[in-house]
Amino acid sequence: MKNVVIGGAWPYANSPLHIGHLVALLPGDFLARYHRKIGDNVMYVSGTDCHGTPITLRAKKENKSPKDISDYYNKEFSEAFNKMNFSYNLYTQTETEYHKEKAQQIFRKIYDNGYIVEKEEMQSYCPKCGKFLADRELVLQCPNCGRETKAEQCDCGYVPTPEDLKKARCQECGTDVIEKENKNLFLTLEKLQSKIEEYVEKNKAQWRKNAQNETMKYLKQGLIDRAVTRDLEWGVDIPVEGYENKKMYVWIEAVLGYITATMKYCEDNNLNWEDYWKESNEQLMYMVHGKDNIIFHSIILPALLIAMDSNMKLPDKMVSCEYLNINDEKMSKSKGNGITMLDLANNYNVDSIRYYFLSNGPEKKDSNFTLEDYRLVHNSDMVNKFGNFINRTLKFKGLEEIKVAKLDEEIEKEIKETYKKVSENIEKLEFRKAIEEIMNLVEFGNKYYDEKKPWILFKENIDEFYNVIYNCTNIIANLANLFEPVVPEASNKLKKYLDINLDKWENIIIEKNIKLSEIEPLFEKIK
RNA sequence: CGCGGGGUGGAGCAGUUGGCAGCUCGUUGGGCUCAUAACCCAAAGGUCGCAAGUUCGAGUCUUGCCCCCGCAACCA
Repeated sequence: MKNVVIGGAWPYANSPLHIGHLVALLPGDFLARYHRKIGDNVMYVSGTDCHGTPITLRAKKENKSPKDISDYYNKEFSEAFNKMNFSYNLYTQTETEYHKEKAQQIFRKIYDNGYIVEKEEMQSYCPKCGKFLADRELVLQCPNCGRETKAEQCDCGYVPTPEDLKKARCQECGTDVIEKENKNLFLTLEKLQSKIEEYVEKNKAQWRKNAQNETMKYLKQGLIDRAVTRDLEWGVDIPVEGYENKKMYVWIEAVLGYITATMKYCEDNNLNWEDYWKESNEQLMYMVHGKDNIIFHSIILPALLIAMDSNMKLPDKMVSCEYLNINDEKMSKSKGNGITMLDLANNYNVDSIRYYFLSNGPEKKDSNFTLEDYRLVHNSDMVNKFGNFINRTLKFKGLEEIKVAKLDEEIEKEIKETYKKVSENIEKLEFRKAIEEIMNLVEFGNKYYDEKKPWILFKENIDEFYNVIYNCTNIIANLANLFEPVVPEASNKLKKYLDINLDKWENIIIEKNIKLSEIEPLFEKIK
């Protein structure tokens, strides 16, 4: 039995959750359910990332408070995750007193340890607004295409240089910015580089390939100290004298959220958070996110944990996914082609959505989503194969009771093999293959059924008929168990129909007769 | 010469250490009638982006080229 931490990336409270978030985060729930089933103590945490520049800018624009905006999205995110059956131990947010206080304590500890230091730098300053500006608060004329552009990257693809930014204007008031000396606190990544390298070398073999590549790229270039304070009014206060009017860089407090959320959950449930976050033997830690989040989990978070100098546990596995396109296009707000998680959950079958994204997720390269593709997978895999195997067994015309008979050795072997193969693939973070193995058992069941021809046995050899139905029912019971991390609602229905427990990762054998009544189809076909 | 990922039958993808090119969907033909016309069997369909090289043998290794897509640190 291990203590397993699963950190789902914290979605940013600036726009609704869409299928890109879903496909990146779903593996976390899959892992959480799997690890609970094999008997581990799971700490699956996440929350809404509430702070940062985009939210303040937006609040100003809409004449609301930043808190109004983050509250709105936090509520929506919670609802979306609930509907998709995410089984977080705790889904919280960064805008809580608890998180802010704990994050400050950790920040202060790192400061006291000498890994957060003060530096002065020239930075863009708006004389009219009287404040320092982040790059995304600047506008300028693109030297490449001549159009007005944001300072981060122009629509033409050009990335403005620091030189270009000297000619920028304040986005808010249009005043030309000036360069002014600014004091900030920096995380000393340069000083931490060798320890981070050591950590990465030790663990990267169990990371997704993209996480390895992305991380090695930064390490090879050499890490650069990163500013961890921002000139903002919205965020977590800096617990250092002289920084009263600055806030914490969001990425710092957001990744610390994994720890603060664990602390909170443990405090409320009489557990000890240190069992999960202090280095000891029987532990495992996953970080689950999209590829744009990689370095924050593979470099920044480990850097903070190392800098705490308190024997902190570092993440073992990086489950970083590639991107999901929609109809062969990149998801983008301007194209308006995004599909939100809530839309999907409200209009389609949540189980088959989960199945679709887990079995077709962009694990190794970008993949494409179309509703038509989803429809085909739903109808073929969930309705025709899985659902139909259940119906043709449990809703056999004239069948009223499943009678305990003898389990074929061949069947038992196939079931046990499936458990083993699924586990092996999950360990390798090959979720698509793991699910394919379960689907193979469904196909095995359908073939067995066809070979045995119970519809003939029903008329000619009733004992053998009951035997075949019993064997098929055992396959179904185990499919319910194997599939629970993927399609929890369908599994729960089967659990009730067959009166079985699904709390262990092992071959379930039906040991008592089952009276059948009111068996409903698990999935409806999508026209 | 910034860094990285990818280009495999109509579609979506697998192909680990080089050894007869696989899977699902779709298509075509057959079987079955328990089941939501679902299920089972069989067949057709690919010069593995292009070109050259290494090798007895290359989807897999090397080189060059052509396309698509990410990243480029203070955007979360």
